[in-house]
Amino acid sequence: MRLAGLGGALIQLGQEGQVPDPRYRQIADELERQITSGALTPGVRLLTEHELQLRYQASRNTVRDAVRWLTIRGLVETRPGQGTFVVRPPDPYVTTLSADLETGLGGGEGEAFYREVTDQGRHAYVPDPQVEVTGASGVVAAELRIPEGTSVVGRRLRRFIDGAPSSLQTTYYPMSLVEEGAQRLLSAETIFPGTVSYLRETLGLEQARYRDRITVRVPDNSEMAFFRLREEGRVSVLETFRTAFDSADKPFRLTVTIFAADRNQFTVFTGRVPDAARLVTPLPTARKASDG
Amino acid sequence: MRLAGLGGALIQLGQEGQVPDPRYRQIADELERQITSGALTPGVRLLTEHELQLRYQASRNTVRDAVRWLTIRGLVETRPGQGTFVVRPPDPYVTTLSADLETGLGGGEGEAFYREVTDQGRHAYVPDPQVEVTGASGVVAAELRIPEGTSVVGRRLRRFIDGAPSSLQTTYYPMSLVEEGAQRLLSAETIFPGTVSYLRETLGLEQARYRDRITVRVPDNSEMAFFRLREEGRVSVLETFRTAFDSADKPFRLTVTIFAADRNQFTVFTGRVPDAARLVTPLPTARKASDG
DNA sequence: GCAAATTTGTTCGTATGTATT
DNA sequence: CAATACATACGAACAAATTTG
Repeated sequence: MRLAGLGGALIQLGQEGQVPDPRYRQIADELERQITSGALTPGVRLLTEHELQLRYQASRNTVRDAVRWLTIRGLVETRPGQGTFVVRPPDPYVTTLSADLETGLGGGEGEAFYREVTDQGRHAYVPDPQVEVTGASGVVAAELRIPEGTSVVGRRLRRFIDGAPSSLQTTYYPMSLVEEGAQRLLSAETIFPGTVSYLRETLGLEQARYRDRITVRVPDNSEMAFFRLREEGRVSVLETFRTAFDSADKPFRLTVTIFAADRNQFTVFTGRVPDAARLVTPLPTARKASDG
Repeated sequence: MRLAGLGGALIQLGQEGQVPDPRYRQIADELERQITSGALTPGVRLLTEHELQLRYQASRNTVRDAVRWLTIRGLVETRPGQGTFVVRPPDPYVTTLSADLETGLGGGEGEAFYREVTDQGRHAYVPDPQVEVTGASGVVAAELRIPEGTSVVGRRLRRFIDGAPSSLQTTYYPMSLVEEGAQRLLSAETIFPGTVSYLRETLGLEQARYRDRITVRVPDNSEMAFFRLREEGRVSVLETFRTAFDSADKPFRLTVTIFAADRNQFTVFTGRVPDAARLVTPLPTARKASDG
């Protein structure tokens, strides 16, 4: 059995041979209580490691283990030279995945993106895309139903909301669309009002339907850098793969969007949805209290 | 630039005042290369901490920091007394969020759930629900548009696929539905073929539309226990809030489903979708190679 | 602008506990 | 029961980032 020392420290008596939680967890739990109870509010600095050491009569490494536990769970973040701070959850932005009634476009598509951001009273910034021609790789080839290595145009967008990096979007089109006349797909400039309209006007290509696939995963290094995520790995990314089909049910584009999971939420409408019901406010980001 | 040193140790020369990566990161990167390159395949055991210590001429703590880095990123997992193993990603199960053509029901709803699981060649197990009557709390009250504290029935399901815990689902109904005649909502047994049909037959309640809201967050303790997640915090949960409305556009239920993000994917269909296009195979779970 | 103080980050060494083989 | 392997905990020293004087 483990006993904490005297002097305001935590004591946990093991009952009946029960193994008590390790010391760093006791400290972490105590700090978590202070955060969830509101005694420590977002943005405030915690005690320094040295102060926590004295407070809990533990070694610095044990205190650091406790802080790491909280960091991984997204409750606090450490800043070298400054201290440890209670995380201030970002204001979530809500993307609608189902189609817009008027345009038939999904949220996140160029035109719809600006309007949806503005409707939520926020500011969108999307620099001109990076355009690249490559050979289709695994998922791209499979979704577009073209042989591996077939040339595709990739248009990559970095999207910011209220100045914060929000999502990364790359759309792949078969090069055949360019050859059939849609040369502007190769231009490294934003296509107004959007590529869907452009393809309809240029090639008569109708977007009859699309299918989204959604996964959640750990960000890679480039994504951690773009989203400015701390290196302790608390935030995941949500990735959507949108394959759009024409009226002949042939896929003509694949849009891959990567969202930082701490600042994005999503909505899907199904069935007869009145217009008035479409504006959605974010869910509260309060931590779950249930912990049994 | 990185140079392999003598005796297999890693050495990194800082160029022009560049700060080299810390030692534990160098070791982690080296191990990650071995994993992503396929030299270490899922399920195999890594060298023990002691062996890594000798291999990289680093202290045990430094080696453990490297392993922790990989653990947080979901590449490896440690098992006390056994060793450190390359993670074997679970076979993802795909849930369709948009409505089923025939039933008008969304994936994850009782009836649709079994069929969708079977269609993917897998086995579903859902024990009888736990039923509870409580006062409506924040989100529940808001979504059902009832005052806080109004009585609601909560029906909680634990769902397993191929024996592995897959998702936790709780559906909240206003008690007024029970008072109007839907007494079986209080029964702690599965309602066949499903509560949506039951409410239609009993009360004439039509599910005209629904709205899903999706967020990603860190699992709480009870979720970590149910999904059997390791305590190092790599896996997030994806949470959906489905509010269903009747033909008068009044919300009559809220279904909250929590999915372990490492074993679940999602699909949304939009537009005129042929039946044949509805069966979706999971996306590959290969790690992203791009790391710039 | 610079030096000192403060705070977190990295690395080492060591000892002991717990889980599994 | 013994051996092996990871988990927890302590102490110490120096490095890097930031703030303060």
